Amino acid sequence: MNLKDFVLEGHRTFMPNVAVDCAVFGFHNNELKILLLKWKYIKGWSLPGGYMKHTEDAELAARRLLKERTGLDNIFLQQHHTFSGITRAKLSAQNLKMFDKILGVDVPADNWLHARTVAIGYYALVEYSKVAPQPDSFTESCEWRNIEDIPPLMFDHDEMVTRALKTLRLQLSHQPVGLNLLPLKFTIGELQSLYETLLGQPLDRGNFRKKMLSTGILKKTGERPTGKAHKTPHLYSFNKKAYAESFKSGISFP
Amino acid sequence: MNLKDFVLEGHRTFMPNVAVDCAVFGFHNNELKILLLKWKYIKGWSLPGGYMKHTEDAELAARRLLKERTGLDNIFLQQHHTFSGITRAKLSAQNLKMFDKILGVDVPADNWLHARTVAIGYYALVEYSKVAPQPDSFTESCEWRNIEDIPPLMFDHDEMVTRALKTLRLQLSHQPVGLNLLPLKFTIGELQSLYETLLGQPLDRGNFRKKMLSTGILKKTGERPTGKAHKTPHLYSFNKKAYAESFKSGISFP
DNA sequence: TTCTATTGAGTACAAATTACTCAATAATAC
DNA sequence: GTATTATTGAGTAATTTGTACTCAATAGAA
Repeated sequence: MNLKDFVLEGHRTFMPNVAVDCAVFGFHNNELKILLLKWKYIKGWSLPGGYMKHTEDAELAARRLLKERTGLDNIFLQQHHTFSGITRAKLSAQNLKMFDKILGVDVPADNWLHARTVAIGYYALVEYSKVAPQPDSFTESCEWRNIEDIPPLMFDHDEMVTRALKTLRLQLSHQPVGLNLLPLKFTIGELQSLYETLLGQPLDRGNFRKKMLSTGILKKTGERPTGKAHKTPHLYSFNKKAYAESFKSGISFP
Repeated sequence: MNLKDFVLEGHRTFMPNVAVDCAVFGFHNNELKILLLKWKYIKGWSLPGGYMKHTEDAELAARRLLKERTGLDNIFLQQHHTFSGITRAKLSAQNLKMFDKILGVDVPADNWLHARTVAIGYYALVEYSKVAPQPDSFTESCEWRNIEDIPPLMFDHDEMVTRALKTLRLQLSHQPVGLNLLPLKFTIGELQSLYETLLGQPLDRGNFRKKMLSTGILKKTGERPTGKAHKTPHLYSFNKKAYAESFKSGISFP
């Protein structure tokens, strides 16, 4: 669907008023990353997102959007908050002027994109190395940014990131995290580093190790990474069955 | 606004596609209660809810709706989940037929109420005795029901109740609960009973008492209830400042 | 005045958390 | 080839928290 069709005929495919926005988190080089889009004409940054199709619920829409942006299926997704501030409407109007220029036709005042939009916020956890960031026709780039180094975002997306992180940290305290963010094989040190990054505080090495091993969600692979200096740690993977059980029944951390 | 105006002209005031539904919880006679509406013509039960005005965000809409239904301002409100299942549309269509009959005019196919609706779910905690349940023009009654004795609800409202309770229980594990559900003065036994009801499990009396007093959120009033059999317990109230701090910083329970 | 259900307080034990130590190890430097 | 060194894997003592109780004090009821 090209831009003109989207603006003028999009209401046949998409539901007006309701959009989905995703905070996609990855973990690389011991740093938490987030996937951001840079828009073509207005030059702003935003989270990946879009309208829901008439045939989709919000989660399915999020999965479609994320498949397009990352190439991945079966992403870990969690709804965190729905944003409905009345100022969201004004931002839409601003964008519409832009469409007028680009399309070279007047967009009618009752166009579906003029409507105020409520955004259902999701966060996604993905394995950094498996993502192939793909911009769409509206955006000039789609890239990972360090969570500590995010440019000012459009709309209320700064608040979305804050809330997504807050919900993720809450999840961390009563459910395991890591299966979706780490590669298949990883060291306990890497897992600890992930937890430290998400919590924003250092953790005791010995105690973290003890705690994690006691949950039974880790499985020793027998392998060790090569080429690293000093003693190399064991590589672990998640015991998916035990992980799923812990996820369901809940574990407290710390 | 009467029914005819609402159906035919409501789109001028209300946003289509997006509604707000509230699970209102109260506590009375050591039982958890929920506020339900019984509809006039279709005879079904539902949670109180409604459409957002163009001038409102979701929380403001929820506060307006709850003010109308309970008479209360400044209710404790928490967003828990947004429901966007595609089957929600069909249910709306069903209702529209009903409007045709009642109004005696054909509701046009492009009427705003025909649109599929996404519902933003909130839960509210209120002091049972302060609520004066009020039906509106669509409903024949608005009443408290025991949480263990809920009739089948319309739409996906059963799932809404389940999710609201789940979120409330999660809140209980890391934030204090009670200020919004109990009267100004209460005994530690009543507070324990509230916790037991919400968690669905018995708690040790001595340990609960110790834990609660150690948080510093309780303040002894010096009074005791009269007219009860046997030794009467002390009446406590919440130290609102300490409560607010615990709410913000979080406390783990148990 | 005695009886009894309930409260407020305390205590012994178990479990979890915290703050450490230390030997084993594997790559690096010499 | 051997010594050096940063890091891992494992363990332990001290402390805190949680669990399962007991028991005297109390105030209305018998």
